Amino acid sequence: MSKIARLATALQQNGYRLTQARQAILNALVESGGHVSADELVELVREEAPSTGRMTVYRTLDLLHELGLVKPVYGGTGAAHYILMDEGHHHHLVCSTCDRVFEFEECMAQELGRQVGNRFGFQIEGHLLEFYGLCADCQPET
Amino acid sequence: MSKIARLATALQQNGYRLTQARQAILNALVESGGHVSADELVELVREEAPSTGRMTVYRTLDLLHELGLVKPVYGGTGAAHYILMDEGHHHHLVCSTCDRVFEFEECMAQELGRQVGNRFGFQIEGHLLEFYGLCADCQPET
DNA sequence: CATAGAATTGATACTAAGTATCAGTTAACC
DNA sequence: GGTTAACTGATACTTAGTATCAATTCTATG
Repeated sequence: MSKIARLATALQQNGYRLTQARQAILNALVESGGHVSADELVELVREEAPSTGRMTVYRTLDLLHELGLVKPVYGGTGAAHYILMDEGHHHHLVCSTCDRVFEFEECMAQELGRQVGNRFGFQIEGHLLEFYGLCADCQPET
Repeated sequence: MSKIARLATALQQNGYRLTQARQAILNALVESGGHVSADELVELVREEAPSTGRMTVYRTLDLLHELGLVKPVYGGTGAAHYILMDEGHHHHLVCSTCDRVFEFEECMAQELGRQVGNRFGFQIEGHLLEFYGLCADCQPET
């Protein structure tokens, strides 16, 4: 099942309609790779469905956030960026200098999540792990 | 050395002055526990130093962010919240329903950081690990 | 101690991200 | 096809964050 389909069914299974506007938003979101601000996403969506309103995009992102499928992260550059959490977790390397974001897959947080979850009586659904530092291009010459 | 002192010396060692305004901001930030929005922090600072301007607080937070001592996180509730990263890392449990934030200390991300850092040629300075889910109070009754 | 120079401050004004509202539209169910 | 409830998008608005600049404070130096 594609990412788009997974998001779509998640919406429907939670009692939300899969309208054309929402379909277009999901497409644009997944195509973009999932590192866009809300207003950037509006532009992308309008390439496919020009009449789409700004509010609809904001509302859909809210919906996806409520369902834990998307997560807004604030990079310090004005608008929040939304990242896809369709697998429940996400991992970043963020360069403090140039603000570029690299993704990686490995993760050993599941086990820690279980432990900490138990201690706090917390039912864990997903996580975000971000490392900050200097990317290869931004390190001082040696 | 206290948290406040550590932040203060970090500023000075990077060539910034430790002015009264900045001192008051550091105090308020640490006292607050480090989970405040910029404008909330302005209010707190003004209890101690009433003439402090909004811009000064924003600028100081920017400075601390540049030095990697503070990190803005976007919770979806309007303003970014600034968290203290004075140890280089920070760990949260965030409830998706009531938005409360719990902290914990354990962390096994250092080792993973080393591995991933090597692979990307990335020089890692700190990290943030956030788990999302339902806190004890917000789980459906069993 | 006086002064020059640079960093810092805060008032004001501004831009842009995000929210509220509401009449009109669309989808689902019969 | 018709009814109802969910959804949409235009508009107006609030609030977070930024830019600017004259006034102030700090530091260093003679």
